[in-house]
Amino acid sequence: MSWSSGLIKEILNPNNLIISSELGVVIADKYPKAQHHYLVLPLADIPSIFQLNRSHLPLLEELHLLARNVVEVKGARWTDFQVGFHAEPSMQRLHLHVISTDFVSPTLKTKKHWNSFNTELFVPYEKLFALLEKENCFSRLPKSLRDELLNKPLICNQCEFVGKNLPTLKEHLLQHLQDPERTTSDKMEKQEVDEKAYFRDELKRKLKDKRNFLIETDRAVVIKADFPKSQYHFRVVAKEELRDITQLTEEHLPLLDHMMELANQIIEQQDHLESRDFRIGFKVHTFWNRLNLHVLSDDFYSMAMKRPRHWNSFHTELFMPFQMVHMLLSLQGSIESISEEKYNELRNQRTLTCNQCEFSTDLLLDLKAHLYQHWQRKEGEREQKKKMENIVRLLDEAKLNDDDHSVLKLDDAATGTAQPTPLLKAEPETKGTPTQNFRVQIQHGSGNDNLMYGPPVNMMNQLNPNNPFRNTPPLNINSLNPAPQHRPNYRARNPNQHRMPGQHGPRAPWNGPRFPPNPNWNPQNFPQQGFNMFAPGPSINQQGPPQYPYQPIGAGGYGPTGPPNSVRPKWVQKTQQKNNQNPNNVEQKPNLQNPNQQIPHQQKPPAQHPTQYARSNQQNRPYKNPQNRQNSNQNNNPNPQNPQNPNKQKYKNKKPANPNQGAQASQPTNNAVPKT
DNA sequence: GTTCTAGAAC
DNA sequence: GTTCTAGAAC
Repeated sequence: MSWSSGLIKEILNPNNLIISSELGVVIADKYPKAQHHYLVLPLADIPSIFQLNRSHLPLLEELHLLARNVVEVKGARWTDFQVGFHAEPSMQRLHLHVISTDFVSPTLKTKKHWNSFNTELFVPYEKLFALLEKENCFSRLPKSLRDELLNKPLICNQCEFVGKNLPTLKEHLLQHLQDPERTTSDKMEKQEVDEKAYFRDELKRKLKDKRNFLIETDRAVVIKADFPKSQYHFRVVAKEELRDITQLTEEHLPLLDHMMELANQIIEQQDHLESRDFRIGFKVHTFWNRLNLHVLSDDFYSMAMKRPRHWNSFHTELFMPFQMVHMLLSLQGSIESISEEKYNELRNQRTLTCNQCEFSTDLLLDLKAHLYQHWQRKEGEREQKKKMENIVRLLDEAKLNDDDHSVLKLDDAATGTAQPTPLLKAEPETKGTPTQNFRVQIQHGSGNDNLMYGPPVNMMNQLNPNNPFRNTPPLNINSLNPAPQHRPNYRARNPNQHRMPGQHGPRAPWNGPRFPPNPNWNPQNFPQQGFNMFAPGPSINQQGPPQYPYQPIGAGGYGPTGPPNSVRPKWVQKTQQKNNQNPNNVEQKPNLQNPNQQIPHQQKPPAQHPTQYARSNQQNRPYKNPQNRQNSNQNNNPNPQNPQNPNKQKYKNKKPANPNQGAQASQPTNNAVPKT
């Protein structure tokens, strides 16, 4: 039967190999049954699954590693794949299927195709591994069972749906692929709800840790917003058990007054912006289970502004200014909640209008670039103003004290080297505070200096997670900066890593293998080194898409120098800063308080060519001993000895020109395998 | 493994 | 009439 040796012919052609190692190769399935479908084959001549025994376990690990690598090379998510063998293979040469679970493909044509992947006719890798370990062989299924499995109804692999025939099932599978959110299984939805419920109480938890407090009184505290939507973004959080403004009554008016007082306090504690530059108000429909008053600067220039709904939550009726809340409570004694329908309409509103001019757009990224220009202009104006004030002050001093030194100081003022004003002024005691327990936490030398001199919310530091543009390099902005298809810094996501529901895309582990560069990748698609995000962009009213600000990482390490003489928050890096402020710590473990934060990539030399993957070196071989393998099965981490380094690979420098040589290289393993 | 096609199912 | 499946041929 010549057709059944088709795979052996396939792997003899080096052009067919996606990746290879000394022991195995990966090719694409010629008739893929899903969007991704690859076959991992040993170079050793093992006809099928029925010839395997315990001695093959290391080989199987190698094949599994290749499976992981090919998923990574293809830029897909490991969790979207099923990996295993057919219990009833029809092609010669053992082959491990690596197939994405969408099963959307024109070459999926028969019931047999479906059931051979979605019944016990499919033997997952782990199952076979355990079986071989226990029984030292894998036996052919009885014909009756085989026929029964082949004739099973067409049950969807993602929900309860049963197709009346294959075309019906295929149509259904396509819907899953096109609209994964709508068809998310109940289980996933439930999980998501549960996780949200936990985060809803985050503000309550914050109230238990005084280190979070910028200001504390007996009735409320001021904290920084975890996901600041502006350069400065604080929350005044009530200590009382109140969920939101709909629970307020007239009796709470004194509390509101008090919260407003704290809002003013925190605004006064910075002298970068005027108090008129701040917005103070409540979210009408808030996520958090605790009444909190937003105090935020009106630039809305922030990395955390990631979704249109973030914008809309501050720029529609969903945001109620403090005065309005106060007035409604005074007049009618309560505030009605907003209907779910209205809430969804407002939060998903697509037209985003700038809060500072007439500009409007459907695209949040355009708005962000636009806001950046407002911010840049205002920063310039503030700087000019400060400089002028400085000059006037020095002139006054010069009049009083007519000596040469004053002239020198004048020069300093003009070049911006004069002493910077501390950002947050210490206010040891606030005059006339109504509440007895009121105290201001931020004091010189109180151990909170990092809060005082550190920028309150955002800083223009590429390494800082709060930098508005730090994790929005132009990779996703096709219209402005076409991205290379394969991102050279990409690393496969560790399936065990914590991931928020609904968060898309892979989250790379720190030092796993990267996939090698795409030969078609053109480095010119990336912004040039030295691109200055502070260079003056086109004017706001100018036609055409705005230039997206971008600062390459590594140029100077601490971000842009800013417009000449700008007075923006200077960040004094402290070793004791919290994780979400310390770039050296964030990469060690995911920051649960800020799960969306991205972590800077570390550069590592990539492999040279997709086909040049090699098996991992012995030190880092997964499942090196049975104990490790057992642990690893529990947490699905192939390298339990080194959890930071789950998939470390040694890339081969050159691959055999002829795969047969590779087969010979693997001879020892081959010899170790008694053929049956 | 796929392709082809007769005949069942609709 | 068309669509779909299952078995034979490769």
